[in-house]
Amino acid sequence: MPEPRQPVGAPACGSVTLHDVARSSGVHIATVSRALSRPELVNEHTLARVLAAVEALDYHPNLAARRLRTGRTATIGVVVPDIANPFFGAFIRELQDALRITGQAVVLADSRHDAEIELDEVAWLRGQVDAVIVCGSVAPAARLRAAAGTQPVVLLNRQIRGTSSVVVDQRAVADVSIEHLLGLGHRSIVYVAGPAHYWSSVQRRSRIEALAAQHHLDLHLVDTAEATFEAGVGVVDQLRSTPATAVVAFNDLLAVGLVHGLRAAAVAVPTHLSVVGCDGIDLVGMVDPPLTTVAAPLPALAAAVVAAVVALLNDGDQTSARKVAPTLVCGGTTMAVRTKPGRPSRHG
Amino acid sequence: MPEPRQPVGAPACGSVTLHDVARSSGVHIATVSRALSRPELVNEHTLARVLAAVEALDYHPNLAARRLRTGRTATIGVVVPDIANPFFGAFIRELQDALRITGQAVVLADSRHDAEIELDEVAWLRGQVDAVIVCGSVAPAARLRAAAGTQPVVLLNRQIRGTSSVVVDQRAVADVSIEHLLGLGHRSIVYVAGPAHYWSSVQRRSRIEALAAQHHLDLHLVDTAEATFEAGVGVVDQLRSTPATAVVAFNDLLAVGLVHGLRAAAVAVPTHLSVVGCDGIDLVGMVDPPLTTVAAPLPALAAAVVAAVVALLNDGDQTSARKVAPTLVCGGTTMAVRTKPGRPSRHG
DNA sequence: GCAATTGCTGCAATCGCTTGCAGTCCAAAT
DNA sequence: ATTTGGACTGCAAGCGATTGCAGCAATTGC
Repeated sequence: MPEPRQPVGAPACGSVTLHDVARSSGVHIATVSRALSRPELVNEHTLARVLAAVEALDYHPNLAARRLRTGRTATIGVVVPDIANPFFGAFIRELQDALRITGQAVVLADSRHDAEIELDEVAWLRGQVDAVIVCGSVAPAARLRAAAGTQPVVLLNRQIRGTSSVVVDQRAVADVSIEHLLGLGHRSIVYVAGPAHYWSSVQRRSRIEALAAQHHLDLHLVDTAEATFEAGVGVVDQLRSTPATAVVAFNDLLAVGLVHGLRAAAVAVPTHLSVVGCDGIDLVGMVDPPLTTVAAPLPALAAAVVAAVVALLNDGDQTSARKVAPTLVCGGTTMAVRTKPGRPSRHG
Repeated sequence: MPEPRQPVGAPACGSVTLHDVARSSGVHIATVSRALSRPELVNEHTLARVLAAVEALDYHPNLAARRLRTGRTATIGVVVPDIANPFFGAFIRELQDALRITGQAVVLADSRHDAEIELDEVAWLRGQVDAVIVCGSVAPAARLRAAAGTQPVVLLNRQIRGTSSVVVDQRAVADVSIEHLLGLGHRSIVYVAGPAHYWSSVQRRSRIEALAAQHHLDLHLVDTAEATFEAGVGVVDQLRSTPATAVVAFNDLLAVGLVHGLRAAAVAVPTHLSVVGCDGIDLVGMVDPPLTTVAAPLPALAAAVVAAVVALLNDGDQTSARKVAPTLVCGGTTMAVRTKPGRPSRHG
């Protein structure tokens, strides 16, 4: 029989373990474990003693050990395309609040809008977290579906058949923004799209096209390579080459960039051109005039994501596709069309 | 001798383990382990076989097991006061890049500017991460020091004796902003401070006071309860009750709020009042006029934080206090004083 | 030719926790 | 009085990886 050697490679961590609590309260470690996880199984008196010892020793369970034993990690991974975009910051804050009830921590990864990095991050997170939430995914559907096949994945603002997802209803976003502009008399409209691989931009665009056809609008499309302020500034010239009296931008960052660029080009907003953004980030209230936007209800979004994660983990529900409805936030960048449609002031 | 029972409570995870790789490549698991962590210890030929098997089986080590055995977690915790503040978003992005070389993941916690939550998060992170980075801490120094005594902690933008920290040099921030304004002829200045428990605000304030004394400036102080856009809007009236021709705000969010509120009050910026912010968030370029600000060099900040973490973990260096120098970013919210000092236009 | 060294690999003991099973003890049922 | 059952508690087998030590060749030194 091999005799016990001195402990090898023991971690320096001098933390208190179940053994310490057990010794201190005179019971077996199994009892301590049960006292903490399923108190109804242990005698009231024992329970009290154990809890007292836990308190006295300031015991905190070693999550790594628990994780190894149970396979549950009590953390979820969040992959965002750009954590510097305030939309995702605000979302993550909301998400953490919503996650507080499930007691899960968040590990964060930033894909920088890159499909490869995104997939790498997702793969890396595999086994490290109970589930991963992929926000604004830009990866190919097939590969994403494959990833979702080997680990729990919830998509935010992207839908793929057979994969759990939560989206802001893009059809509603289109409806709300276009109806708002129609109500103001606009008949010639530009949609400044986000990058072509953004699901939400594509969805919105097709709905806007349908609405344009239905209402016989004069619709123009402008593409951008990135949904950023700079990109917004950059497409102002293209915008001015159209006769449109109103613009719907893919997101607020783009919209604010547009307004900025238009001002530089001496095009008055909203007098000569109305602008509608999307997302509802704090920024919309900080610019002048405040941006009219179609806001995503962050708390509802976060709650839906948590619900999707719970459904996925408990019921294995891989196919839930939740939608949340957006709201119009009227700022100061839209107004009733002034000149007759199609002839906005256009001199620099 | 107890006979083996069927595995109990085995996690559903059907992932491939060292055993699988070992079996597949005909060596002992210890050899596989070494092949992956210290390849120089295993025979070249064996190594190749093992690596091939790793590749073929798509083996990924179970981090929880490694963590349990070694005590190292390969993750660091980051506690921020508000992830929705774009400064922290941008910082975290930079930090993750800098952390890529050390291969550490980030778990994120948001304290919502609350000292108790902050300390809770730090305590919770204890043992879960190799180190925790506490950004813009608002907790009492004593309790923070106590926390840093039982786990590796690096402070960002807060200094406490005997605790590792990285700060934007607040003395330099004060110098840069005041010198800029002095150069423009301003002699009557307001400092719109952040909350009184913000280390950086207090530091900056005392340096500004010193400079004011030295240059015989007319210095006014305005306090805020939160360093937000709304708070900035809220103190506009106090600001207007001073004869100042320039304002230094604790951060960009406040500054942008000020500019916004001033516009509403028909005070022209910078014509009647110059405004300087601090942080250098993207927002400064999105407002009109772009905000003049003292920017923190994010990459340098992140690099310094990583260096501090490495020093802390490797050398146990608890006392490093790193400073990074800020830079002035000239926007359009400052200009040479127009009227004689002390008499800005003040009618609403 | 034999001992010492070197180079690899295998053995087995942990890390701290969960949990199925088996025992123990006492009250209630037959 | 014996059985049955219920309420607790203890036992011990792992979860998957790391690593000090030992074993075993092959090589080197004398």
